[in-house]
Amino acid sequence: MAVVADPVGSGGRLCGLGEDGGTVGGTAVVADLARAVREVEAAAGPRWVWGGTEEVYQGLLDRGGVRVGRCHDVKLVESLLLGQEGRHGRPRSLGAAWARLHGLPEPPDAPEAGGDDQPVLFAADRHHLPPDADPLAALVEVHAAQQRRIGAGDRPDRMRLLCAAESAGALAAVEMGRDGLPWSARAHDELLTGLLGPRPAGGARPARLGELAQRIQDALGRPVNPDSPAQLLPAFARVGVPLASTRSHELRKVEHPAAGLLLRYKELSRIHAAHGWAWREAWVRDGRFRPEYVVGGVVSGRWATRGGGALQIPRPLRAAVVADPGHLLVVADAGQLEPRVLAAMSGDQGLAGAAAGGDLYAAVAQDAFGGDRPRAKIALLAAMYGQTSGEAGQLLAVMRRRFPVALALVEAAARTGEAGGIVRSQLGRTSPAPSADRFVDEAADPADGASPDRRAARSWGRFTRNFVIQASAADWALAMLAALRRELAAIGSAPRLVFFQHDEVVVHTPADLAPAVESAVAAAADEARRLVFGATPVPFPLETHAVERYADAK
DNA sequence: ATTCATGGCGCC
DNA sequence: AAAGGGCGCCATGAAT
Repeated sequence: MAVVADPVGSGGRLCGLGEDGGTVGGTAVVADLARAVREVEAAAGPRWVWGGTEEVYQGLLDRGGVRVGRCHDVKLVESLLLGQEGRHGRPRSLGAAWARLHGLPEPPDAPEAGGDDQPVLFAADRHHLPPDADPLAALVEVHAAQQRRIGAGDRPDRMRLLCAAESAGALAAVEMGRDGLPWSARAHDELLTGLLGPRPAGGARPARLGELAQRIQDALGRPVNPDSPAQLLPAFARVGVPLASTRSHELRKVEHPAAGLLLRYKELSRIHAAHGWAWREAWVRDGRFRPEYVVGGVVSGRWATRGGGALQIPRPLRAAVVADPGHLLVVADAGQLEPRVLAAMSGDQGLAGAAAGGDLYAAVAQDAFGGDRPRAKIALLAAMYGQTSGEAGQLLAVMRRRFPVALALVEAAARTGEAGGIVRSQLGRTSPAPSADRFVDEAADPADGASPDRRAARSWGRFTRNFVIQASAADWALAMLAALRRELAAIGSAPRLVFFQHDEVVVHTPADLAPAVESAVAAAADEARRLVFGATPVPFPLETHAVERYADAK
């Protein structure tokens, strides 16, 4: 069912779509679009086709519309298809897709900065379609073309699944952004006060930070701003501590008393700056933290957020995430997701065997590293990230010997990237092409391993090496989220997804429904494994904890 | 006064 | 010889 909202007012138009994307029946013009969608959703539960979930679904919910089960987000699908076709970076709005179909100039996605407000808003409502185009006709046309393009790819079944999962994610993102993460101002206050001292008036520096700054100055024997690396480096040098940088990793190796104080200062000042009282006033309303999720905000398919640092909430602060009375948070975390993805994708028998038990790192350690789990973890991370420095290089050699098929997968991806090629995730999300200037000199003297060109090529190789893993993990996570969203809706309207962070979800639910939610989580994890990786023997467990505070889940 | 690059650190 | 992937956000300090 294709749907467009009128640019102003509450009306819109709908029309049915057949299997081939052609229209079925006539166009319905309605004055209350939210109501029409509610009725059709209840009667038929169709896949809603629209130009952009962020705009249309948001508007429907604003006007009292129902939550819908499925959609096809033309903008997100366009982005996936542009990648499939090696045309990354082209504008992806409905209007741009329509213009491409007609050989017309493509409107850019981002409106010109500094332009008049009125045309920009109008353009957004119409998804950048020209004034004389019929939005519903354009939508139907672009959707049909997208269906054909999906079918024209190497693995239409997987791309179809990816498009469905991406679109379902967009529904979940809008819903989560509206529901928000339960955030207790009181618990947050207690935490901050315990760490930083009482809240200072007028945004001044908290007492504890002032004290630490003073003690750092005393230890270094001169006035210095602890927030300024440029001042700290010479100050440390003057007391006989030459530092390459003021990073924590560097400071931890240092004996001088100022180093420990500075480490503590950095830790606390970050909490204060990034998630302190000012943050709460900006981002928490009515007991909910409402970040704005950006689906497809990362090329790998991970989400980003706009504002509030939602995906970087420091672990200690998760004690402020408290379920409502009579409710629980079901926290579900996919442990060791990326190495499991590598095992499943590559089909490496040894690694799959290691993944079969509960602790993949421990099993790899048993197989290849004399039971040394930390080294096994470093070795796996090195394989997936391309680290070669330090002991990682030697561990990698062991990995290559013991898990040749898995290593061949990531190393092939790295070689493709170094040569300027593109790689794909399990479901067919495509890595961007390197910028043109990055590979100007392909034939650069290969003997000159340290040339800027070679360095850039190797860096891009690390990116594509990681892309196949990270993006496939995102494939799984998205499929899981889509399945979970559907399972939760079947339980009822009370359990709500309230947080999603790469490989972890949080559901806020009445306490008596927590067991049902945990079952839904397990079912979703297994469905995602089956859909994304088929018959793999590699399990993808989603560990759940039903807790009152997010911090209690670990 | 505002913008931009950099260093740094939080999360995965 | 090679020096770990992806993000968002903050403060600083220089440039505009």
